[in-house]
Amino acid sequence: MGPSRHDRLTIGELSARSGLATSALRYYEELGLIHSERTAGGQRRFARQALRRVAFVRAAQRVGLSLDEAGAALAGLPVDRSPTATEWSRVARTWQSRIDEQIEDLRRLRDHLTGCIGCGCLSLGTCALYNPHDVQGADGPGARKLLPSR
Amino acid sequence: MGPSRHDRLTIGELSARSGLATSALRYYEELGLIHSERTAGGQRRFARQALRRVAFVRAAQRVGLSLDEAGAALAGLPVDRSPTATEWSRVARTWQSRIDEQIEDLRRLRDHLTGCIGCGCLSLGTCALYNPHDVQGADGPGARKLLPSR
DNA sequence: CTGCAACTTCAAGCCGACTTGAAGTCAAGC
DNA sequence: GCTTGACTTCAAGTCGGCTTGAAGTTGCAG
Repeated sequence: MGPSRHDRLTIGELSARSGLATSALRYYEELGLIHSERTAGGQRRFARQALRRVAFVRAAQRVGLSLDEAGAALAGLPVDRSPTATEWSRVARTWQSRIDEQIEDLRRLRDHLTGCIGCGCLSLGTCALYNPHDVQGADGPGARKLLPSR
Repeated sequence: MGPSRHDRLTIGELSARSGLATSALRYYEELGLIHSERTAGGQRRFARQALRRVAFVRAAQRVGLSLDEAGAALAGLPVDRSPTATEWSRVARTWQSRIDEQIEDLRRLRDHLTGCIGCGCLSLGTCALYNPHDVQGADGPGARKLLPSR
C-alpha cells in the first residue's frame, strides 16, 4: 500500500537482473521498448514492469523479430501498469503463432535434408524446397535481414 | 566425356538459379564459401557444385549460423568435386542436430509462454526460463550476435 | 560533508552481411 | 568487327544492434 518503495530499479539493477548491458537498456529505451521515470537528479528509475518487457524483447529476438517488430508487439501493452491477463495473452498469442511457423519451417528443412541424404539424390542445390523464396536477387539497398525469408 | 561443356555457370546464371545477388556471390567467394575458375578474360565460371554450396549456406543461415560457421561446416567438403554421400551426410548430420536443438528451444519458449498465460502468473520477467543465459552484461566489444544465446 | 561508484549524455566506432557506384573489360550475336 | 550487356575490381556506404570513451553529475555510505 502507499507509494511503492522497492520496485523502482536503477539501470544497473535492471542490467543485473536482465543480463543486458546498461548501454543496451538505454538503447532499448531510446527505441521506446522500455520506459523510465527520472529522479530529481536525472537518473533513470525503471518499474519492475520493464523486466518483463526486456524479457519479451529478448525472446522475440530469439524467434527472429527485429527490435522494431518487438516494439510493435509491445505497443499493445500499457507502459506503466502490469498488463492484464487479457492484454498479455493477446500479445502473446500473435507471436506464439510466429513460433509455430518457425518450428514448422525448421522441421521442413530438417526433414528435407534427411530425405536428400536418405535417397542419395544429393540434389540440395537444385531442390526447390531449399530455395523456397526464389528470386530475391534484385531487392533493395541496405542491409538484408539475416533471413529475408518468411 | 572430355572437358565438360555446360556445367560452368557464369555468376549471372548462378545468381539467377540461387536467387542471390551477384554481389553476394562475389562476397561469398571472397569468404571462401564458394570457388570459381576464371576464363582467359578473367570472368568467373562456377561449377554446378557451387549451387549446392550456396544452398547449404542459405540453409545454414536460416538455422542461425554465421557465414564463417557455414564455411567451417563446408570445409569438410571437396571444393571441386561433388561430395560423396558419406561426406555429405557427415556434414549434414552435424547441423541437423543444430536444427533439432533449435526446434527444442523454440518449443520450450512456446510452451513456457503458454504456461505463463494459462496460470496467470505473468511472471515472464522474472522467470528463469526466459533468461536462460543469465548474466551477459559484461561481454566484449564489437557486434553481438543477434542471438548471443545458445 | 566527503568520497566514490554508479549514473548521465553524446559522438563515434564496430561487426556482419551485403549493396551501390564508378570506371573499365569481356564475350558473343549480328 | 562492332556493339551491347554481362562481366571485372575497388572503395565506400548502409543497416541493425549494440559498445566504447570522454567528460561530467548524482546519490548514498561513512
